[in-house]
Amino acid sequence: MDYNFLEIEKKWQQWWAQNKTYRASVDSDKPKYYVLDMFPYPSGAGLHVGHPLGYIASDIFARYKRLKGFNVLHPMGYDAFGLPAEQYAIQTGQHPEKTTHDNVARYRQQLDRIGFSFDWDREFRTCDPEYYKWTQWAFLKMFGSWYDKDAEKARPIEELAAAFEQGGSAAVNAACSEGPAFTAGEWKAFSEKEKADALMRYRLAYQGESTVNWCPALGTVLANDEVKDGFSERGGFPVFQKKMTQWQLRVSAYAGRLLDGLERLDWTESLKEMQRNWIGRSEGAEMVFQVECDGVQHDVTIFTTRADTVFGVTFMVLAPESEWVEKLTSKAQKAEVDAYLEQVKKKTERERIAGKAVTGVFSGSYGINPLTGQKVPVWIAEYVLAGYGTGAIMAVPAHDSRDYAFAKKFNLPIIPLIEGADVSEQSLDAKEGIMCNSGFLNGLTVKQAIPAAIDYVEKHGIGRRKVNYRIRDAIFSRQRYWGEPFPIYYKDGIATPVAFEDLPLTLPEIDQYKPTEDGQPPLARAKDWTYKGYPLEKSTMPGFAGSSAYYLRYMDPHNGEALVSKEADEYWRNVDLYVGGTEHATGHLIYSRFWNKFLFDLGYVCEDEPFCKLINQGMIQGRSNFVYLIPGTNKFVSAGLKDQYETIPVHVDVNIVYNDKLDIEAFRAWRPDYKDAEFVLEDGEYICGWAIEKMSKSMYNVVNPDKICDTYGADTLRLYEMFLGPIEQAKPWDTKGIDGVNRFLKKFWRLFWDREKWLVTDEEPTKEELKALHKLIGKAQDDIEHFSYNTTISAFMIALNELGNCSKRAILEPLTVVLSPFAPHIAEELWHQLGNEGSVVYATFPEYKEELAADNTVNYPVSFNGKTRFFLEAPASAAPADVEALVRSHEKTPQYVGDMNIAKVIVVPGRIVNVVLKK
RNA sequence: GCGGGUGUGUUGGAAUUGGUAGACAACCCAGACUUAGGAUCUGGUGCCUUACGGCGUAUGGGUUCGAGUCCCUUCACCCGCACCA
Repeated sequence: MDYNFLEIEKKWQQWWAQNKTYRASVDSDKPKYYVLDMFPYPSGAGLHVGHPLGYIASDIFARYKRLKGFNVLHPMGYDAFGLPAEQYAIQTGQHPEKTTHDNVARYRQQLDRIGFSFDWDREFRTCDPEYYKWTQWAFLKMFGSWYDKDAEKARPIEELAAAFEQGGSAAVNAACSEGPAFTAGEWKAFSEKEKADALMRYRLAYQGESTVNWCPALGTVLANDEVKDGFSERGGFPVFQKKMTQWQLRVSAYAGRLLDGLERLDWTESLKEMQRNWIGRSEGAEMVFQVECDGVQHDVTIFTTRADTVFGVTFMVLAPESEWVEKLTSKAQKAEVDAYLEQVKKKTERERIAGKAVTGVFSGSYGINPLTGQKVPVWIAEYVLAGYGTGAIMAVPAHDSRDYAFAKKFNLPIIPLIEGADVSEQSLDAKEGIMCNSGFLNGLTVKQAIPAAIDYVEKHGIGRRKVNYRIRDAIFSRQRYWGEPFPIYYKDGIATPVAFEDLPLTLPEIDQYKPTEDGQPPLARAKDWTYKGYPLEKSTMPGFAGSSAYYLRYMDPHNGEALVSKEADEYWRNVDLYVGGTEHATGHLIYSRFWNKFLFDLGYVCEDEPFCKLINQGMIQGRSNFVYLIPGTNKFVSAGLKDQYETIPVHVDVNIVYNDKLDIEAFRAWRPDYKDAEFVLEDGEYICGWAIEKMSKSMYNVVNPDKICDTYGADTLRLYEMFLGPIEQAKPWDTKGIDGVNRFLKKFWRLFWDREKWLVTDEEPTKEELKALHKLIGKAQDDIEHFSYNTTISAFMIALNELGNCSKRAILEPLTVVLSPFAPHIAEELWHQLGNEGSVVYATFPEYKEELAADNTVNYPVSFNGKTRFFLEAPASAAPADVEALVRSHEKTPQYVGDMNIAKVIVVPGRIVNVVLKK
């Protein structure tokens, strides 16, 4: 019987499904291990070979952990709400649910062919009402909570209302939006609406006005991580800054904890660094500048990390979107300022970033430097951001390059504050040097001056120490149809939660999926989008809502009473190994951590961090092939000869190219206009050119895993994807080389079968055979723990070479078990052929015996002053002194060297001998 | 500009963490078996040299008995962030 992978793979996939081989249950006898993949968004294009890379890696680990005696949770599902299905729906009128359903079916079919050990009983989609009920529930919990900065945790909003009753807004130290302070008396006198408005500023899920990314082409707002270089990540449409009232999540309240939590996580340094940058902690000070505008005094607070440079302030700058702009624009300047604001408003985010042009306008008002009493002009300029700090800065052109550029452009004075600083050409931004022109700070180094200045400012009541974070609250509403509806209705204008018993609040049917003519979200088209007679919220939640707590739901996916039961949560706790791409570094991975920490604060989950270890699989790029067309003809030149002709490269489908050789017949059949193509061949063959590009349809370089499964089998695909190189590295897909791993499987098969004959014997293995086996077990165990699967596979090939055609059960049985995580189908077949009843999944990983793997002799390279002269065979057990004696007496140790000329002999046991000669 | 990373044969990549560089594969070459081969098996394959031998891990230097690995210089490429005050 030959290795018939098609038959074997089909057979065992069915068997696994029928027997529910991979079902996980709460089983407290065994230690748990939770392996999770970032679940896919099922796009219409289906899977290409790049997608399963991470799934294969995690599947190998899950299978390995099972063999090691762990109770493994390894689920899969779909992130099913999202823009592409909605865009498709707008174009075709097809319900996104239908598209999603079809795409999921296709994905499932493709995934099933690869032989993953997912527990499919736990599958769900984020668009299932039974699932999004818990997304809505979590939102309501956030709506009903505030963040206590003293206790550093979220608490129920009722406690806050009680505190206001007692002592007004001063009674708590809470994370909140800007707004007026109030006393207990004022609170009590508030109307219902005023109370609601006040509380809204404290809620963790709140409605508030802020500058948002508005994407007119998509008709929706976007979160910061959904905008790349001023364009929407999905679709690539321009994005504008706009002030709007939106639902938001107070992620910023958790900034400190999100940052500190990183220390305890086993993630790559680069990913942690990305999150650190995104959270963007900076220590500095807030300072109050008095500003006079048309005779009226205002206190304007600014944030700075360079309190030491306050003596060099020569002007102040407001962000165009800052609330101060209106109050600080003088009557005389109003026309000019308005013109400027209008001009800024028209620019896209992209233009603001790209256009490095220095722009600004004088507001007409003047501020007073609180330390020097000097009067400085207040400007408005787009280089200051409304969303960071206070939206107002003190400008120190001598020591900040942006302020410097601005001062140069508008002819503002520049005062150097550091001894010897030459600021005639550029500013000196570095935090080093000795202070001058700075009153009481003179003579201090910059590093001393910063705290000294802050101390001074605090003592004189001009300002205070302040830690600022760059991370903003997440904009949580989207003006779209295909997302979770907000369980919020408006009772007399007050946002009120839908009762828990009425969740899930399901999406209404509508006839068209685009926004209404007057710019309302699609849900405005629903016939009766009300609750208890009051209007419901019309926007829906963003994509990340559904993916923020899905890993918790897998622990207990069918629970109708809770997101996850206490029992399941306390058993599975959190994800031990999470595998996915880096593209989620500042999106999903931040939101999930935030969401989890929030649920942790409220006592719904027992771990404060969701993902212990995280591996980022590298992207698989495409390897495109080209043919070279002579323009104006139908003649193609082989790559080696193309320089002799005028040619243009044309992408050719990689599926009709083998090892860069074009299948000419297939090419002629590929497209009608190539039917009569002619070729200039080299050595009778047409050789294609190639390039590494993104894997995409338009480049004809998409390799479908189904095709690989058809021609080589799923086991070969799995093995090959892992053999390609380290998991975390980006690498091009190149089918060349897949024969190597395929040959390996065939060879492995032939150890058991010779055409019709079963070869396995019960003979005792020899020492050499045991050595080869145990070397492999040791190496495999080590490498798998470190996710170095490519070297594990190499070790397998070596073992096979060393074993020759050994067909002894005592060797083949453990070998099969070790292979099973990588190539589960062939392993399962052979495991049963060896006479085992249950699945190989329930086998135990063979015990590594070092003594069996060890060599009993060692071949020492002997070097003289670092140059290897000969090899010395010595017993492995020999002490360094014995080895040294052997070297000194060895016939190949040159006569002239002798004992007199040897300075010392260095013996590294089992490694090397170096004889150091006297100079 | 700031931060992180990488540089090894024709190619993908190994190297027990400072100890025989190029494992294991792909490609290519030769041979065997074959009607045939995108099947199987055997051998060869870093570079220079007929050989002896020499040279080789982006570059130049350093530490060491010994460096792909550690330190410094330069160069190249990749990724992330970027008016964050």
